[in-house]
Amino acid sequence: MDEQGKTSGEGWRERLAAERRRHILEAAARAFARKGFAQTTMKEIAAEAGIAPGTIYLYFKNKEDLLISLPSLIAEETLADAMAEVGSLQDLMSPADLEATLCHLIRNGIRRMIQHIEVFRVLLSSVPVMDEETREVYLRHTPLYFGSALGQIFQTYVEQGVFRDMDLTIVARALIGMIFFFVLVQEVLPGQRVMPLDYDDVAREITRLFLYGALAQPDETANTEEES
Amino acid sequence: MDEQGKTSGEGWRERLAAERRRHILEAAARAFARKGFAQTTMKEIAAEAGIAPGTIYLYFKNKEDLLISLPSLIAEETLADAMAEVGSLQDLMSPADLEATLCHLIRNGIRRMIQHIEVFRVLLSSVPVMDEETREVYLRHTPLYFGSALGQIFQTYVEQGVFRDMDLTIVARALIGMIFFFVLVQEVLPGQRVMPLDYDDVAREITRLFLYGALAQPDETANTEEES
Amino acid sequence: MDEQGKTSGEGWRERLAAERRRHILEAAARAFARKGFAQTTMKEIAAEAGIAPGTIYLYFKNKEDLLISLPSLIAEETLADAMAEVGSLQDLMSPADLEATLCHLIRNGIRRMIQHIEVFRVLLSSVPVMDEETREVYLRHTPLYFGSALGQIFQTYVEQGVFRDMDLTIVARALIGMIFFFVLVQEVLPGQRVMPLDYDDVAREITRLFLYGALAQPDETANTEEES
Amino acid sequence: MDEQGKTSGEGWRERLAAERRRHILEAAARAFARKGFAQTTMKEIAAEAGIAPGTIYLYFKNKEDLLISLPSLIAEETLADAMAEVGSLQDLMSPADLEATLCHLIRNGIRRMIQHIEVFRVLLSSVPVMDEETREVYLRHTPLYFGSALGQIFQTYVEQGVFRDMDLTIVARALIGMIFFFVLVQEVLPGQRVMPLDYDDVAREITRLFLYGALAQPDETANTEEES
DNA sequence: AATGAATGAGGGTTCATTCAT
DNA sequence: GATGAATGAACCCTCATTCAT
Repeated sequence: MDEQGKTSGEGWRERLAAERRRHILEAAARAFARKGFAQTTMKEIAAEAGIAPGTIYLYFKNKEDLLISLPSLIAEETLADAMAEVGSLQDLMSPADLEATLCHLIRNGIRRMIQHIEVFRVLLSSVPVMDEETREVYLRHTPLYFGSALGQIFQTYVEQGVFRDMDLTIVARALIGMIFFFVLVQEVLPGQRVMPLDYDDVAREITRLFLYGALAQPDETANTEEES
Repeated sequence: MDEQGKTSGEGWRERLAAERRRHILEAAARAFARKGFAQTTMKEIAAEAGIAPGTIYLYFKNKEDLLISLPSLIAEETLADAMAEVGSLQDLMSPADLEATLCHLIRNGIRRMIQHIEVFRVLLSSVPVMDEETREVYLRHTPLYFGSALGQIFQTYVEQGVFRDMDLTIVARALIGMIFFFVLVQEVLPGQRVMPLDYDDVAREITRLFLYGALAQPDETANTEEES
Repeated sequence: MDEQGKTSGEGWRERLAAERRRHILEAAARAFARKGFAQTTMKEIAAEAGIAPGTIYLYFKNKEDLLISLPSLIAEETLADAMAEVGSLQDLMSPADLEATLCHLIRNGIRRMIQHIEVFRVLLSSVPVMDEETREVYLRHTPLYFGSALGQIFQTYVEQGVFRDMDLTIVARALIGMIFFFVLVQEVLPGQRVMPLDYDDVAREITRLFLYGALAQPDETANTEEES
Repeated sequence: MDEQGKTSGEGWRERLAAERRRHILEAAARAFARKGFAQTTMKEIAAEAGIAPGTIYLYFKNKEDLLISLPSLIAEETLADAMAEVGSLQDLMSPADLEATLCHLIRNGIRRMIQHIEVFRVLLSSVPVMDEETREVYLRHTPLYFGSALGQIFQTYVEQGVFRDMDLTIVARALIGMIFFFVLVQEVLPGQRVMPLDYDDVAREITRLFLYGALAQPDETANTEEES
């Protein structure tokens, strides 16, 4: 019992420390997102977290460690969810199902990026400057990361004749690029005069563009007009 | 003659100063692209330019002025060329011509971005941190800027029945996003294990994806297979 | 009790900070007095105070803040004392008392200036360069400041017939000028070959020169009034 | 003739150079007076003189040389005139003559100081910071310098019984101090709310204050001698 | 564990001085 | 002689990091 008590006590300790760590990291994410990594001082982060500057160093080695640790804010769970959703594309051979599922996937992807928009922002301005190793860690938490998984699934579509024959590496990355760019323009470059678009519309249009392309199909024209 | 001599002498002075300025700015672009704006010291820029630190201040007010002036490295001419190319899409109603022209446009767009990849990099990591005004200047030198022009041209396509009915703002931006993302992944996040792709392939695939979409068309399947 | 403890603890903190601040300010005064404001580096001040350069900025906004804060080294108390002494001149109608009191006043004035000679030196070399606002603060801690008070007291002397009729603004300032100049010559322009004079002698001679010059002469009163 | 021509040609050269030098020095004096020595840049001085910064170094060794050379702006003639005027006090035994001459002397002294107020200003803020040698040069061009001459003349007055017995070093310096202080307050500490006084009034009052304080009183002579 | 005062290395910037033209 | 672009040493100041409390 004594030992249990200790253990549970220490578990409590650890949990508290983990919470504290996360609390600081979230404060840092907000601060970095606001002014950029280099422009943010440890004092500001401390103030944002409501603690003393020195305390940060009890949980993080140094300022860069905060940056490196940021991706951990995006729970593994989130990444797993996203990957699972990508997996749900498997075995959908009917275009109608495909469109619905893909649209849903894109919508959720956008939602997740916006949910972690602060990390995303910091990522964007920091990644070009990072060393190889850190960058790798960062990119694992990025939509970019899902490219190969998407490509593999599309491969089955091609094999089944649902998709035409094409370079799937390129096509998968193109799809991600579209999604990425919308979030980039609207959420990361804020306050500009670009008219903000509704993400449901965006998801729907991207889905169609990807699936059907832009050209009018002689036999589809009627349908398209009926739909809209 | 005396006056002419004087004038040409002063013109020579001015031209020299402009060259010097450009020389320093290019050095700054390289340095910023390497380590990021905040991480680059004036000393480093001076060394890169082969001059003394103090000399920079004869041509630029301060470090930030270097950043703000970077877009001027991309000559107005370049932007005009790009816009002219976009204009060349006008009145191309045959899908075949459209495909060729669009592919060419995309290839040239990518080439231009890579040509100014250093500015592009700095842009990406600095824009989120910039104040409103500077950001606006920066974005004018960005592919993003061509979105509305593209959209307007696509509008005529829709009206002519070449394109199906769709939200052209979204679609135009999606196209740019695809292009943007490829350059981002391959040129701005350097040294990663993502397999580099040939930009001619990329341009071709993007063009097709955009024009035809991903789904196999019953009547096109044969053609597609013949082509590849 | 807990709260009391806290309060006294914080009071201790504050007192320590105030002491630190004063310590730095005194070091700055010595350094400035030695080499002048512009010629003194923050490093030198830090060395004089026995701290690191950065520490100064915990207590003062910048170098100029040190200069502006210098007058606070002369305690309000000192100024109040001086003013009180000036007040003690009131209601002394007998020339003998007047001489004794004035001499005492002058001696104390000189003593006070010498006591704060470093501030005085910095003042002299910095005031001509200061902006309006700062200069005003500085001059309030200056003998110049007592001119009007002296003038008012002398006014009563004139009214009582102790002093002859004269321009009291001028006369009061003249008295202060004499005192000021002695300190200037001997303490602010140091190391010159001007023979240093004993300040007791100086005070006595100034007192006499002023009094015999200011006192109404029984047989001259009429003439003076006729003249004016 | 050839040699003469050369000589006169060189003399012309020299005179031109001397004029140029004086021109620069006057520009420096204005600039220093405006912002203080340390706050003034060589570029500003050059602009004030209407020449290029490098040109200054053809006439002066460095910035400090400008400061050291400033007193030469006050022509020896001026100093000689002032000294001659002091000499005119000699042998004036009648109080009435004395008053008129002294008042005239004081008025001229004030006028001369104001005439060279820029040098005077620079002097005041620079002298405390100067090295021994330079300071000596500066002080030679200062009212302070006339103290001993005044003292010697007053000595004859005492011997003749015109002045009472007193410490003439102190008294002479006191007189100079009064004059100095008025100019200091009104001309060197500009823009303050001290009411500006008319210098004729000032000269008159100072003269009277000094004379009535210094003159021997028939009935007091004995007492004075007893005291000393 | 938490604090926050102290540190001091390093950055951006200025400006007296030089020297090729 | 005159110029003014170039220099680079030196300054003020910031801020990541430490450590005594």
